[in-house]
Amino acid sequence: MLESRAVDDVAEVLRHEIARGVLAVGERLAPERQLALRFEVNRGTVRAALGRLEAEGLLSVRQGSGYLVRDFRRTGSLELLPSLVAGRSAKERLAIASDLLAVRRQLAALVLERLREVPSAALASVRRAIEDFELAAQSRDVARVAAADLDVLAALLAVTESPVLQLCASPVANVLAELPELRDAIYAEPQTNVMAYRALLAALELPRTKRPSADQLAVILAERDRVTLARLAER
Amino acid sequence: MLESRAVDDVAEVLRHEIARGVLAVGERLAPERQLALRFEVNRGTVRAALGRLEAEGLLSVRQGSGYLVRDFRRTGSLELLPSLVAGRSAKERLAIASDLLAVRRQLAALVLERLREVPSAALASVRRAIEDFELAAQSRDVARVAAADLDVLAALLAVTESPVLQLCASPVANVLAELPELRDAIYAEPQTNVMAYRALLAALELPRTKRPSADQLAVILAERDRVTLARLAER
DNA sequence: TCCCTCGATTGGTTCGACCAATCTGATGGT
DNA sequence: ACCATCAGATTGGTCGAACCAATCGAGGGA
Repeated sequence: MLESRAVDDVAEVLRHEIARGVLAVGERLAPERQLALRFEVNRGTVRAALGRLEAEGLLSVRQGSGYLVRDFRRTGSLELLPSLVAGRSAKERLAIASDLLAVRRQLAALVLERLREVPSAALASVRRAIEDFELAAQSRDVARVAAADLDVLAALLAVTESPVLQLCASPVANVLAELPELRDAIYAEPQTNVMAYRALLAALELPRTKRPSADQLAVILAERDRVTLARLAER
Repeated sequence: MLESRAVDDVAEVLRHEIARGVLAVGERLAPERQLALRFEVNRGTVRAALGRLEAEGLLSVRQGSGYLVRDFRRTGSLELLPSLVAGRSAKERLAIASDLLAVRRQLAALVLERLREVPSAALASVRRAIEDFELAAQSRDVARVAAADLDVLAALLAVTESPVLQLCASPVANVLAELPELRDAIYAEPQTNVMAYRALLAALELPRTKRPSADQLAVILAERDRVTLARLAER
């Protein structure tokens, strides 16, 4: 199986402690040599883990002084949402899922704005990705469906040619796949997603002047998320 | 001065090469030992740099096989936008700035939606942050103004109590401060920002039933960004 | 032709040492 | 009593070498 590396284990534990507040903001971390004893790994391994957390914005470090816990709400990114979700109440997890889908819709609105201006021919790659998604949707393998959905998003984002939209949307999409509860709710009935994509594609392949407004397109995605949240709430 | 660490230098060079496409997606990186020779540092230092890039989603690694360049458009995040901006044409940089501000507005819309439902008393911390921002705005020190603006955002996000909004909005705000060109354009006339914040705060401190709609509030931010982009375009 | 095996390659971890920045507390002067 | 200063301890940063573990690939055998 996927034997995780020692460095990942150490980083995971510390990340979790920061996310849960066991290590308060501004607090000093134990020295590297001490952490090495605690986790029973070499100091170099501890350093690798701490380096990752620093890159994630969870720690700051000064030579001779030590590591300080930063305020992840100001310097963190979505990557650590999974650690943040662990141990929260069902109600809180539902609120998080709702917010996450809302953010996705807001970003999708920008993407759709741009796609409305693109010649239909440029959507060939999107059509292919959606057709692959339809195939995957029949497999009932949630992981495979989720992967195919990421491919659809990548195709859509590629057409926008906007690095900003790509770099903003990708983390949102990727974190969805790392929240099993939410991911299962999204793909519990993949046909819902297939229908939404078909509707979007049909609208965007119309002649440019006849395409629905961005608001009208957004309705399709809003309905999809509404279904997902209802499914999530009734558990 | 700020003597950067060797590990940061190595990571920066490799990050830049990936962002610029010198290292193509799917390509294998040179082995660690070889990179150590190239950069004239220890292999452990190279490993630390590669570990950061892996955490940033730029590389994948398999023991015995090596490092592969991932598609940062799918697995990266906003952190690497600065590397992506370097070397682009003025026109492209303007499009990036425009997109970035558009994303910020979309996220701000969600934040304002929630703030409209919050009792005025909860906005005391926001008022304090805005007053500090007004003081900083008089200093004409762009870095200080930008820092105070981040404090305002943090206060706004804290009121929402939404970890998702916090983790989504922070990277956007932080990357703005790392793009000098855009940052200078935003704060060239700080009074513009002060006026916008005052208007927002006044609107949100009204009795809940008398507050303007989220759309009306969004207009204030849109106007602010319009000014910024005009300033950026005329250079 | 296919498959297996074994050596070479490459990342993962450990150990030990030393350098550099910082912190702390004792010292000594005012 | 207060404070500046300095030396030693603490702590992160880098280095070098060694060995383990997963993978790859060329050569040989069925």
